[in-house]
Amino acid sequence: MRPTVNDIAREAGVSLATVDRVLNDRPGVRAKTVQAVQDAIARIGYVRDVAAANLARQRDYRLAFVLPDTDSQFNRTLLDALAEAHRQSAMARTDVLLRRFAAEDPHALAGILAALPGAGVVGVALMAPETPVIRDAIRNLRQKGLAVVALVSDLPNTERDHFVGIDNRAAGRAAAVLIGRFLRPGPSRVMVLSDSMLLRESIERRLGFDEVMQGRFPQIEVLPSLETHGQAAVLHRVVTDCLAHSPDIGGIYILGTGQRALTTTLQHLGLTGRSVVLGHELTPHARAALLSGAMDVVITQNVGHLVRSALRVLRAKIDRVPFDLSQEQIRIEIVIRENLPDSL
Amino acid sequence: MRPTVNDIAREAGVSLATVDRVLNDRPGVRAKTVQAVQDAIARIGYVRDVAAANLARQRDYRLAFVLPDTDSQFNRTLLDALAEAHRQSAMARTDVLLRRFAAEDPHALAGILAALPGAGVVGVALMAPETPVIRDAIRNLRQKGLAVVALVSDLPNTERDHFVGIDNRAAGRAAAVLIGRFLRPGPSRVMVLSDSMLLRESIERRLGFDEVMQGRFPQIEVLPSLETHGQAAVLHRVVTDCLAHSPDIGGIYILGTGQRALTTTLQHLGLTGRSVVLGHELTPHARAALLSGAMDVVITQNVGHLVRSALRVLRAKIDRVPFDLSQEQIRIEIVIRENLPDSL
DNA sequence: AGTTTTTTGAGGTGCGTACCTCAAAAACTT
DNA sequence: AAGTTTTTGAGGTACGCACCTCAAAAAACT
Repeated sequence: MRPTVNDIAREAGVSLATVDRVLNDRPGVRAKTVQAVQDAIARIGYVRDVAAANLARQRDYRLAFVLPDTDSQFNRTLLDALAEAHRQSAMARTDVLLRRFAAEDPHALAGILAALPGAGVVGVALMAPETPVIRDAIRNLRQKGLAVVALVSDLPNTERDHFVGIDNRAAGRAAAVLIGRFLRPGPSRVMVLSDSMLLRESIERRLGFDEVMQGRFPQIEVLPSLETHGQAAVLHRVVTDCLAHSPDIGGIYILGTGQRALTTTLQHLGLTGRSVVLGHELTPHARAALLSGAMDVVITQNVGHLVRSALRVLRAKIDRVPFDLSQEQIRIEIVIRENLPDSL
Repeated sequence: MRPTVNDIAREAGVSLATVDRVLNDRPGVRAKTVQAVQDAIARIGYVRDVAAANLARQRDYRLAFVLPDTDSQFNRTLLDALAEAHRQSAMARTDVLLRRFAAEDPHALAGILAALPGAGVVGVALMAPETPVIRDAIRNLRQKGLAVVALVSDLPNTERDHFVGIDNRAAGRAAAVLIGRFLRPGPSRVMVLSDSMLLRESIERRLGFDEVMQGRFPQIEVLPSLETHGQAAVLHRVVTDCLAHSPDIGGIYILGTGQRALTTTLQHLGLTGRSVVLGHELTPHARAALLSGAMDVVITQNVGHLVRSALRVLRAKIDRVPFDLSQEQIRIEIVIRENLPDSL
């Protein structure tokens, strides 16, 4: 039988009320008594029944996901996963709010964040670039007792509780190894496409990529990143240009969005399947591209895990319960046609 | 506010007792009344609060993991993951029993399974080869109302509720693509090592492997499987032999256990790093081998996910609650040095 | 010593559900 | 219509915990 609060009281020789005061940090207990209760807890191995506690507390975890309003495929799958998690969590007294902000407006974002405590939100998962304004906003949230996790894109210099996402530098290294080994031996060139080299993820992926390419595949020449600014037309132009000047491109590494634009451009040029193509994030289009052979490898993070991990971590932080770090580590998944999962 | 049982009663115009009878499949309710209650439930969108239900039920999910007593690394990490899940689930009123059976004795296994209902077990995760005796044992468990999931190794012709594990044929295909593309172009030969070609997993992996090798890499010759029977000495001998006869082995695919024996054998022969080496299951030794370059790729399933998925599915089956199939799909993970996770 | 302040105890209620009992009502029998 | 069976209702207790009140005890002050 699991020990209960009553067992603590008996073991510590105090009343239930005192145990309750200690357990819930209520004032009016002498330090000595607190210690006695905590000793008793340790002795009998009491673990709070979180389910019962939340039931009694009438607690509905009010959590918020704050995401940019970009209309990328990745964002869409993220929203899908969130909706799914939301449906599932109808059973777990969790209420998930979604807040979207204009991607280029850090002040609007700060406003949204500032409004969360007033809305009764006790935990926030945030996907946003790090700016001074955001740093302050996060500090404020933490001071008001909210749990804050960074999602997908880390906010390392803020007071966020946790980061839910992958090590993008390692992802870039993995990309380099795969392209390097898939290319036939001998000199060749690799094209790198990115939305903008200002984004933290792009920079980190590129760093990891170059690291391995220089160290392990010196015969491969990596061209400077071509920036697409998320626009299909720009991508089409720069890729066409680049291939015109250097037709011997053996590999294409697409750091960010634009997979669809890339594969259609290659198809236009009749070059599908000619180079090793590696991209990030397993979107529906990436799935199709893997199946058709238009792409060779996708490096991805499981969006469902991402969302569920964020939810678990937030709940754990709010309950002040430790969590299993190794379970919350998001894997860098390598996906080829052969290990493509059935869904998502 | 979430609707409760009381809301159902009001909405359906019946008493709480009747609602309770319907919700918990208790007898003594007219079909018409059952329908009225279910309509009310649908109308107000009631979802049972599983936490409160379990609290009231005083239910401790008594689950059993039934595993072979083999002392392989995979088994050991599985046990570790189980222990970890067990510690975590101290909070979730779940009691996990572990039963191990002599790997070669299906009757002992049947005995263990038969004893579970008497021990109050309501759910079983089973990792065992499929035999007629086991099929019967599983049918009996199901008839007694236990939930049964197959773990790692499927039992497709039994009445198990669910299979928690990967598609090994797809894993074999992925192995073939990786070895095929990592090898330099042109003819070469691949050695395949397996414990015994009688195990379902080995057969399926080999099937998938051959499928891709024949179709996509016809210039690569795949040698017949060398059986090691899980013994390091045997492996050492057959590998040494094989390499003596065909020194031009470009790739080695190790279907089952024996990674350590293989890498030490290769080291002995001074051939470390000469061929592309791919194995299954990310054991501590496989980690080390990836880091040192003694192995190139590992195809694995996340053992932590495996265990947690089995637990979630069992709980869902017992609660008669639907579960998110896509969440419970175990991924075929491709691991190279660069995306090696920090832990496990 | 008496007085004030702090600490503790005893007891209660409610969260949403399960499960029980007993009597009343309704639906079938013959 | 009277009896029998089935169905329903009203009410209670319990689960483990949070949170509340009020009085009693203990400790800290004059």
